[in-house]
Amino acid sequence: MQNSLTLTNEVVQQYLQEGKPYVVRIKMPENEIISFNDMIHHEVSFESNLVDDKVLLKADGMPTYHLAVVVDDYLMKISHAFRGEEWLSSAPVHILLWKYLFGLENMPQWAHLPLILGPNGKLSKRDGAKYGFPVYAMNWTDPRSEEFTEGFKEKGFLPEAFINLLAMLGWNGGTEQELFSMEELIAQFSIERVHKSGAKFDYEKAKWFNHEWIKKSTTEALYPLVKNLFETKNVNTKNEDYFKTVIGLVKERCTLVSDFYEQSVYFFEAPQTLDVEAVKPKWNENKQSFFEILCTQLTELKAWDVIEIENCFKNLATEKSIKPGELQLPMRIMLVGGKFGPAVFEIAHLIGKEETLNRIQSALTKINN
RNA sequence: GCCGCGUUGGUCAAGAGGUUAAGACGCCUCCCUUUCACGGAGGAAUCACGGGUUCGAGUCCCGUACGUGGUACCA
Repeated sequence: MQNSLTLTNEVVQQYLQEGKPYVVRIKMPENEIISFNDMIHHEVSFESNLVDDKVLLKADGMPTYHLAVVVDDYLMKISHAFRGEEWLSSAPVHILLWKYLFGLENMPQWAHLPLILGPNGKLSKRDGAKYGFPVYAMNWTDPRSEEFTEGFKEKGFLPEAFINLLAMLGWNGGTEQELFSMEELIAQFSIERVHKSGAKFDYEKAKWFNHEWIKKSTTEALYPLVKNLFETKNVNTKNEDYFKTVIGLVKERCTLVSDFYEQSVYFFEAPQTLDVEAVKPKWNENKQSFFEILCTQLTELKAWDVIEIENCFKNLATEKSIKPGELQLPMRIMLVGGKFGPAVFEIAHLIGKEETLNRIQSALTKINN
């Protein structure tokens, strides 16, 4: 190896004058134990003989990270340095740099945080797309590979949920509480309870956090997000009050913000497709006639409210000797398109008399085809 | 390979020598609901392995295995 340690002083001076490119390294001491106190790992030690003489200044004169952090932290009077555990191995280099340059007494407190792991080991940002879940907070296109990765935000995660799920990966308050707001985290966080080992990321649990936060969120807070979602889908969302009522009605069924679309489009537009297969097998003339009569009776209904609609429906069912339950599913398919959503009569009430009648009639023709 | 760090159900985890080893996610069963979801009740599943120390070990020590990070004139 050729360096100033193996070359004679004369040769070194000569090379310097010739302008030969060179780097500056840190010279590790021999037979020393470099140990320090990490806030998370506590006492950590390394044998100096096994640590490399890292490059501090590159041949082009630029400092490497090792030199840069130490100088930077000193200049910024950093008291606590938090970084990922991947830096633990190079900590002895930084410790020595502090000792040589600015004094150990000025060195910040170290905390090496546990890593977040993917399903098969370390979570690699480069592999973002293949996991089937986001790895970036927001949409990201790699400038080199031009590979696009959808972010948590765009996927439909609430910022509150994202912060919450991240906080619970590597830290635990020691209580049964799992749902924390930023304020609660700030109040309850303690470095002593940060874990030492990395945690595997579980997308199912991440979605659970989001679901919980959607349920916790007020309609008021959800409104701008959902409104934005519907705007991108070009759906006319009618008036604000109506929209908010809908949000309140379906939010407990939404895991991701994007779920609001399919969970509530039918409040604004008639369903494109109907799950007629759910109805056809048990369809008969009696039911056909029930819905035909229902239409005329609903047309004559004085007040269009939930109770009135329900009474009308049930009375006619009794008259026809059909169990109301057997008719509710078809009714739901007609109004919603599928087997989901809030109470049927609530839906009928909200979308209005005219729309309800239209949907029943158009569904009737589809079922008979 | 070498060095560091770590190891409680599938996953996140509580636990700081003596517990029937919390809780959550997911899964399954049931109740509620003649939809889906919410909610409620219950179930299956665990201390990596081997040695010590101790009256007693998930908890302390050693070894092995495994995982993870580092081992770049990247950060």
